[in-house]
Amino acid sequence: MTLYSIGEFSRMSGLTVKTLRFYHEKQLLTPALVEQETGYRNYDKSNLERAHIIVALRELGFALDSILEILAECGDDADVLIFLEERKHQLQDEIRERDDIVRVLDSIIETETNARSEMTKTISEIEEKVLAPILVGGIRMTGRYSDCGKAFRQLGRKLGRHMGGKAMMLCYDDEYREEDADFEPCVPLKREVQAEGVEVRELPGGKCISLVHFGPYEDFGRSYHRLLDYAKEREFSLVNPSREVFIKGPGMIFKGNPKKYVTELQFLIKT
Amino acid sequence: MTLYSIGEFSRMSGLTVKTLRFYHEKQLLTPALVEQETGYRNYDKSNLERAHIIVALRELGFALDSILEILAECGDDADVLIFLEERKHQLQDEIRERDDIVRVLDSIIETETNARSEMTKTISEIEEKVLAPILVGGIRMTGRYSDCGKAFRQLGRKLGRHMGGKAMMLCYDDEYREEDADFEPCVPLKREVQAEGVEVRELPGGKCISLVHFGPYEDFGRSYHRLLDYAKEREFSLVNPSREVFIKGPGMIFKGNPKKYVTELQFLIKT
DNA sequence: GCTAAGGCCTCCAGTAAGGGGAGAGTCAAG
DNA sequence: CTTGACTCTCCCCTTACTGGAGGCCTTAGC
Repeated sequence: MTLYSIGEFSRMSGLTVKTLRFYHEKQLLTPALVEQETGYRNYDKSNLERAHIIVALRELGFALDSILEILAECGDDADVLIFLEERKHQLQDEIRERDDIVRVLDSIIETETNARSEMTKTISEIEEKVLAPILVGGIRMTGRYSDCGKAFRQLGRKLGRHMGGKAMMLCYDDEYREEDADFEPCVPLKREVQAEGVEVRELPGGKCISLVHFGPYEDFGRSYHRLLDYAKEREFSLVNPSREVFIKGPGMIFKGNPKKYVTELQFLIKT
Repeated sequence: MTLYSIGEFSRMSGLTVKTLRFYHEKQLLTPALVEQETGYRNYDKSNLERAHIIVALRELGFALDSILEILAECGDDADVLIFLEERKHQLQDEIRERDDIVRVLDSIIETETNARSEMTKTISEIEEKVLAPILVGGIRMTGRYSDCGKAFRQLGRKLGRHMGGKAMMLCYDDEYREEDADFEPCVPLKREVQAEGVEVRELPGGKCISLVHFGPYEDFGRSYHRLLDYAKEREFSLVNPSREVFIKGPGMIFKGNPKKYVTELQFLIKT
């Protein structure tokens, strides 16, 4: 039987010399002959066959340990079936994981891209427009506005992949309240879902007045004032709750700079 | 400003103590205060904020190096956009890779599962049946039958994901030839594809006689003999080339045991 | 006979993101 | 003063190798 030096065998098998030495150490591929004196490794045809199997399994992404196990237990593709099924499930899990991340990335990217285009309108004018009805899931609560973070996180966890669109807050108070405000963080949904502790329903559409507010939430007062004045002038009767749509707020990752926040304030008009 | 011990901060941030120490070393998250004497780490609110960002980025699968870079360059989700896009492409590549492997796994699994059910029929009887036309890609060659391996590997590389069904060989010789046999390894295709060096065409369907052969290829002689006798008895006129469908041959991974090979020999009948 | 070039060997260090544990110092309560 | 909880540093382990240093052996060229 012809023998090949490690260099020759490397070229034949497509494995590097380093890798071959490593596989020898791991008992994954033991050379047919190791010269006593020099320690030189010599490989033969059967080594090559085994090397091909190893390469094939490696390309399927098996760990070396698994390959070792497979080589020990299997002599035929049929015997590998169980391992293949297992590996397939592993891969499908990995794909699912990555798919989920991509979805999250997409939603962040979309939000930021929208916000960017919104930012170009620097002057904020009051607009009259018509809102479409919208399906949302919300958590109504009493307390400080700044406590809404928890609610949004909870919405994120419970509704996850069903969310679609910008988060918003419904404000039920007629006057400004610091400590015991009555409000409802909510997110638009792509489809009807049930989730514990979350009220899912359709918000009515209709004619509304809207104002885009640039800057921190503490400054909402002035923008609300402008909206109310505008409504009074035209004798519009406004419908509770008002809506605050977070075009750009604290990001999913960074808190960002409140001066750069963009929020659209909306009031439906009673007709 | 309140300070927290590493244990408290660990509970607050959801990062293990080990991880916090590691991030300190990597300068990813430097405690607000390190006591000179004891070396105790003390964290503050701003550390917590940074920790939240790190966790968020880590959940998106960013490497710590990238996180470090992002933290250095970005102060806002908008700044991260480029990184997010990049990460998304990475993920999509990873998904594609895994999808490809899953497809390969599926084809191996399918082949072996089919072979297994075929194996249960132990007696091989000559059958008359009707073949549907089938789209194939093939590489016609002259030489030894045993040289077909290269051709199949080439078909695998060039047609990859378009293949669907069991590989087969078309034999154009009227008599047995050792050295200069004329044959064509080919694979069924799901759709019309073009590939250099590969002839893609539809094999005609029609009535045929078929015999399932169990065992090594060297024993084909007897099975062919049985088919030819059967045809002569019934005065069937057979059409060249004959087809050898590899129900179970050398696996994609293991060469397997030739005694377990299963091949279906088919001859179309001239009508 | 000497040197240079390959080819081969072993051993060590490093990768990413920490986990596990040893041995020693620190802190607060009983 | 002791005990138990907490913290520190340092080292080794993981995967599947890669890179490099230093050394042995053979052959070709001068």
